[in-house]
Amino acid sequence: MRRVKPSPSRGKRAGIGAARRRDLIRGTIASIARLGYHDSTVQTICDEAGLSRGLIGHYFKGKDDLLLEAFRYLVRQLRQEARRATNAVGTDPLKRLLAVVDITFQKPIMGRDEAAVWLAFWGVVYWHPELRKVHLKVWRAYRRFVSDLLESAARERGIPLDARMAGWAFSQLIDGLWMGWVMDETAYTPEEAKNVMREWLLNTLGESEPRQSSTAGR
Amino acid sequence: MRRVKPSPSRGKRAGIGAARRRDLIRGTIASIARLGYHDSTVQTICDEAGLSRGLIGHYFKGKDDLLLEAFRYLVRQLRQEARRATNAVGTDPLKRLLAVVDITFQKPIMGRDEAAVWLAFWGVVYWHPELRKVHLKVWRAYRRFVSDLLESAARERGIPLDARMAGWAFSQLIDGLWMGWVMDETAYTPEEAKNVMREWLLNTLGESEPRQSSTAGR
Amino acid sequence: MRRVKPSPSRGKRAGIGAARRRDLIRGTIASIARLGYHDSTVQTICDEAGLSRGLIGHYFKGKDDLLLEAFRYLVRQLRQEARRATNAVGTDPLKRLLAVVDITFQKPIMGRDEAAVWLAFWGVVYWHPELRKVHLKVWRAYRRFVSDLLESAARERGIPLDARMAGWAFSQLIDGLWMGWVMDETAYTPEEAKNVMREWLLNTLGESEPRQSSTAGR
Amino acid sequence: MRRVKPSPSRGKRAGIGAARRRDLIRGTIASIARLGYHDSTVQTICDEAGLSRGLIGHYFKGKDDLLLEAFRYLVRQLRQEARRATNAVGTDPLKRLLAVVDITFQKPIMGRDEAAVWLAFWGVVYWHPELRKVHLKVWRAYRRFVSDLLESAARERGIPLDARMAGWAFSQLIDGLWMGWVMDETAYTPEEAKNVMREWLLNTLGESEPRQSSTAGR
DNA sequence: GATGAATGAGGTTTCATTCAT
DNA sequence: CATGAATGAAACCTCATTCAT
Repeated sequence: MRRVKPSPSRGKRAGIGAARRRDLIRGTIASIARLGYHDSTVQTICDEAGLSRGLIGHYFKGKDDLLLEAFRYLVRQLRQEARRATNAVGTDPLKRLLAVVDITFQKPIMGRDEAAVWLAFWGVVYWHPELRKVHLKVWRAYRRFVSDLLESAARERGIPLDARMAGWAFSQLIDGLWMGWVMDETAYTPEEAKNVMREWLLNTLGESEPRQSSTAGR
Repeated sequence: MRRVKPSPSRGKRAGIGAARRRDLIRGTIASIARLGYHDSTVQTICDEAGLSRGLIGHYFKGKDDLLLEAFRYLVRQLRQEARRATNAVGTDPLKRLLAVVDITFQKPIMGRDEAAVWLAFWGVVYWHPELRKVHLKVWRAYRRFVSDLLESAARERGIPLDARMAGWAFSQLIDGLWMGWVMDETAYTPEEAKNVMREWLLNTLGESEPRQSSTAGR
Repeated sequence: MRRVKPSPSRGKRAGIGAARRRDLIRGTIASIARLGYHDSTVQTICDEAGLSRGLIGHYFKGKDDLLLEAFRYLVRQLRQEARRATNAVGTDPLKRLLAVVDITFQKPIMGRDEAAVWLAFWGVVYWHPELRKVHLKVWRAYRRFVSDLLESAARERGIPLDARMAGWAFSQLIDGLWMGWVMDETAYTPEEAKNVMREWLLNTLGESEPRQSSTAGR
Repeated sequence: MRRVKPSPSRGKRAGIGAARRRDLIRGTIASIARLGYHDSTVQTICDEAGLSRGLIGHYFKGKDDLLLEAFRYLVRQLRQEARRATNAVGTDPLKRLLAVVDITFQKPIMGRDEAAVWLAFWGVVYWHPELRKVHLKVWRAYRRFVSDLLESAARERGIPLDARMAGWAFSQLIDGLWMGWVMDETAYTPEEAKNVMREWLLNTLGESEPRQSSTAGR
């Protein structure tokens, strides 16, 4: 059955093409999750995707291009997830920050395997200009987003706050907790990591009284 | 001129072995710093070390063994550095924690290149049982060390503190800040990262009044 | 023009694999024939096969596997040749033994080059468990086959014969003559070797009168 | 203590040199016995000899030269052994032939390991001009020696005999039996091999009556 | 004379890519 | 479009040889 969209045949083609591209990208992520960045080959990627080895050349410029696209895919997914979660809780800055915390320590971001894939890419970013560019763009936006929310929340409460500094603390604490858990899942649970973040947030925003763990205030 | 030492030639010989091993290990780190984990080959490593390709087999089981030993070398160096810095400031827990902060954001740990090498290894640890073992051992000891100091500091001040939780926060905040800086040195300076840590420490230990940056308390 | 066969392409494909395996096996034998076991490299083998170096990995586990398969190929070929030749002369034991003699000292078994390849493998068998296993299996069957024929022939003629001992003599005399000729083709001709065998057979089976060479009986 | 021979210092040197050369040659044979021709390296050879790796260059042109000398050593040893054994039994041709049989299937020729070394060399002879030259020289002399004895023995007994043919049969039967035992020591014992040879000799020289096994004559 | 550290050529193998089918 | 056969570059490693000590 033909689609009603313009350029139907091309649309169909593009659709198949997009599907294959997505299969390969997901295969890439699955392969890295299983074997690591270093030991993922075109073969292991195509195996995971259930496709033949030669197909990669039809949809990507080569392996490097595919890896880059896979990273872009992860980034896009993360951003969508974050946007959806923050939008769902309304406009209150604190609630939005807590939503960020929640999705960070929840699947699918916090599926151990997929999380490890992020770490694998981070181990390469420093030397890989294209990956680096993608990473920097997203992470800078992310820190600005967090800073803005923290500033709003502080202003609402009449609390003086160095938003830049607080933004660094929030973003790097959350990244650090996330990374620490990926590298040693026995150190603390995702739930405990969330509590650390909530604690920090409430503490920073002067709502330290109703603490929820034993870390009593003052 | 004869040496007086017993069996000088043997002593010299034995020293050569250790020296070459160290040369190769440093070559490995230099190569990873320059090219990354993925693109470091036996050739690039030996080039950095100024030695010939075949020599690797004399001192290590192979490339994998060399990489593992290089990681062990980094870990050993870090531990020594940390020990020296903390011992230098005496026994006061807070001072020791501040010393940890200081050395973390200072050379040589925070030489951009060497720091990136750490990140490169972390991108592999998840899939590499031997590296993983080394990493886990050190990082668990590190978190325990931090927890103990925080607990002592809190007890001294009569502050109730969940030392486990606070330990996670401290260790992962410092790691997160460190990592964030490696991946984007324009986001904040090492000095600013130090301030974030100091802020967190003073805040957590109830000494928030004499804040040193603009982040005024309450 | 379409083929009528089911899934022609698959049939073709499957055939290609077997053909390339055979090419590589023949290349191996040709390379050993030309350069010896020691100096046959993946390069020389693939050169002989007219294929590129990397192809070996598609069809065999590696060089060792290819060498083993090449030996198996030789063994299989020898057995087929022997079976065909012995079956062609009917069931008379003596005729069958003479047929074995004939094919042993005839092409293709006795092509100087291919024969040398056998010797090359024999120089390795002692230390190579897998080659050894193949060799032992075939040679034990061969000696039993010869013993059985000798026993039958002796029984038909009413001659008492230690078939085991006679089997050893026959098999090792034929092997020894064959090997001696490979190592020095000027010592005697294949035809002369055949005569030695025929002489031994007739002598052993009591038909020494009508001797065909000058080695007169008694 | 100095030797009385002329050129004492040179003699001493030469003596040490000769000893080292012999050590290396024996190490070569031991290494081939243990690992085979293919897997014997300068390292394994010097390990067996209990000497350092670099020493090989002092006494031989290189590894190839050492291998050649090791083969010459084996050949020389075999010849000495054979000469001694045949001379010990006097001048009777049959006795001398029986002596050859005896020493062939006895240590040290028939030590399984040393025997395998012979086979290893034979696996190379075809492609190695220098080894080949040595081999041909010895084996041709050996066949002539056997032929001459067989001819004498036959003449003494008044038996017409094609000595060339008989020589081939004798030499190749003995080689074949010897090789067969090296490659499969379970097929028959050295003693049984000797019996096969004795049987052949007595049979060929018309003294078949007093047969010692069940292989009745005629 | 003896050692073993160092070299670099060359072997096997893996792998991204191309291309005929 | 899809396949996987084929290629050849490049990686790791081994090893014979050289040479300073």
